[in-house]
Amino acid sequence: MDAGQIDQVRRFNRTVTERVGALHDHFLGRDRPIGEARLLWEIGEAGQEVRQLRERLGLDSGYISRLLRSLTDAGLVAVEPEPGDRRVRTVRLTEAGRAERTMLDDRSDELAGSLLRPLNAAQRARLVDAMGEVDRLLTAATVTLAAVDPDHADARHCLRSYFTELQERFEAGFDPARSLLPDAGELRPPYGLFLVARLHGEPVGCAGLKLPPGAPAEIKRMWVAPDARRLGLGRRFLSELEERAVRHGRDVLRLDTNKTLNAAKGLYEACGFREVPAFNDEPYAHHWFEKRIGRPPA
Amino acid sequence: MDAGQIDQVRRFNRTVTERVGALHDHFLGRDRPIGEARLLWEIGEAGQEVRQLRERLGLDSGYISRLLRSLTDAGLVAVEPEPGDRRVRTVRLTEAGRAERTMLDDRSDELAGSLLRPLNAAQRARLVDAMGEVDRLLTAATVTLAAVDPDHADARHCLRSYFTELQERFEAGFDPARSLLPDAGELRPPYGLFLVARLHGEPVGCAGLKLPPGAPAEIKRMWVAPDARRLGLGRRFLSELEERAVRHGRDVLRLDTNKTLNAAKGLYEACGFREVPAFNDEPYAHHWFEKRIGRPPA
DNA sequence: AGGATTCTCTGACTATGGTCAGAGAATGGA
DNA sequence: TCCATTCTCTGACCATAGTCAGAGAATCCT
Repeated sequence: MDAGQIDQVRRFNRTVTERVGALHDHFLGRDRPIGEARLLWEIGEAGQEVRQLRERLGLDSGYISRLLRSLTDAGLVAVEPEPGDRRVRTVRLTEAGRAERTMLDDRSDELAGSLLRPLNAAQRARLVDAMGEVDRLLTAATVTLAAVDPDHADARHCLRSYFTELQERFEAGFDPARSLLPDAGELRPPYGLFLVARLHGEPVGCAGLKLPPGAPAEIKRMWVAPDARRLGLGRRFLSELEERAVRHGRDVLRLDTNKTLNAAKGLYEACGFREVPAFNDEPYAHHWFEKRIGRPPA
Repeated sequence: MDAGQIDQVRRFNRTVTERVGALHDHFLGRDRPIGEARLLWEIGEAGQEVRQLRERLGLDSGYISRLLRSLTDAGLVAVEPEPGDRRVRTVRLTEAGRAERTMLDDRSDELAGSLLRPLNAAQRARLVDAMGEVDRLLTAATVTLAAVDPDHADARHCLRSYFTELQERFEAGFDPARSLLPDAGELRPPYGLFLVARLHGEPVGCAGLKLPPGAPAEIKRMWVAPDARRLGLGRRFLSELEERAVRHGRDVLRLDTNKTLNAAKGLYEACGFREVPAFNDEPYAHHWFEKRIGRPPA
């Protein structure tokens, strides 16, 4: 890694922990310990199970119990046993808690404003752009890819979202029954595999790879959650799948796509795929792509 | 302020405090309380007076005293009375302290590396660029301008640096005696004023304004420290001085500049100055500029 | 039914970060 | 010379954040 880059990152870290980090705690914890403030924030409008909170914030169960007690005593939250499983307890914000949370929200706005205020309009615009870029790339760096069974809860979640989205975007809607859908067996070893991308533990994308014996590998059901777009995740899926296809001895990688997914088309081309005649009769496909893989192009 | 901007800043704050802030403390304070680590870091190679440290870190004198004691006991620093004023004490790193600080330095590199590592080369380059931009603009937002007497220590520091730099950059060197230098009286009320820019309390730039009775206002001795360039500070000086000249009833603002300072020339033009014939016979000037101020151009 | 497991809570404890009110030494100013 | 000021240190506090080892209740599994 380039020393100049490291240096720039270090300067960034320093500036940002001084200007943002310090202020952040200061604003957030103005009249309440910041542990409590963070917890209050994390509970959210909808309420949460205690164990989820513990997981998410990475806190000791004794500690969180005490924090909740203190918030309960202050009348900000109510803790009740979950009807289904009475060992589990759920936390909800009370009216007062909601008000308090709104105040935290306002403070967060205030902090953001205080960073922008000293700048002129042009500088503000540039700062906000650059922050967006940093935000996106740091987030991109925390996304993990993992191979899972297509029946895994996270996989199913992604597939459901994928189908819903196709339905909305295709002019004539999308009926899974009419499409050449691989059944789950085709996307699990040894006939294929299925990748899920996760961000902070939540599934945010998927991609399947068919590895039919003695035939080209084929990418199916690649999807990225709207929130996780612009993170280079599509590109990452493609290169990960390509690598795995090579590892399984394939030298051609194929995929088909619908014309309404034009961003995808650009991606495939940028990643070295070229358009080829239809190699299947998927009714929903308008474009077919292929890439020779496994050794540098001659 | 634009709500979309506020939102982006908030997302940035969140991502960055999670990814950078948390890791930062984790890396820094691995085997030493982070208060001590920060102090050790801030002492620096050269040593510091205790009161400076207190000022800089904003800590209670009792607290810092205890921290220093603990570092002394660990053999990392030595505290001695300042020979000149034996109430003041200075801290230096011992050999072991220097080693410890080097380790902190390495960790900081490690942290920076851990942010870049998951990204590909193109993403890294973009992240580093964006971080540079954020860093610059956040820093720019913390610079303050203040009017001071030209004899103030900070003002003199800036002027010394300014002259040194001219000497280096002008082809034929720079001899203050030959130049049409305003004497200090011309840059203090009521005949003028002198601004100093400060970053974290350190002077990083200056600019003088002559306000000769019944004549156009004139900018003199504008300088920005090399470390503080690219922060839009020149532009800020110009608009601050313009505003003050208007407040003093002037409707024309003038300045002269040397041809080797070409960045400056571009700045003046971008700020609405236009080149005019020489209005003085400053031997070191090659270009003269003027701007009508105080009301929108007709 | 009964033991293992899961989930939360309690009590006891620790370290860190920090504040506050002087005390004591050195210095500066009248 | 003496009083006020500056600077550091000490002792006595305090709150927050967190850990650890059970205990008790509910549930799951066989």
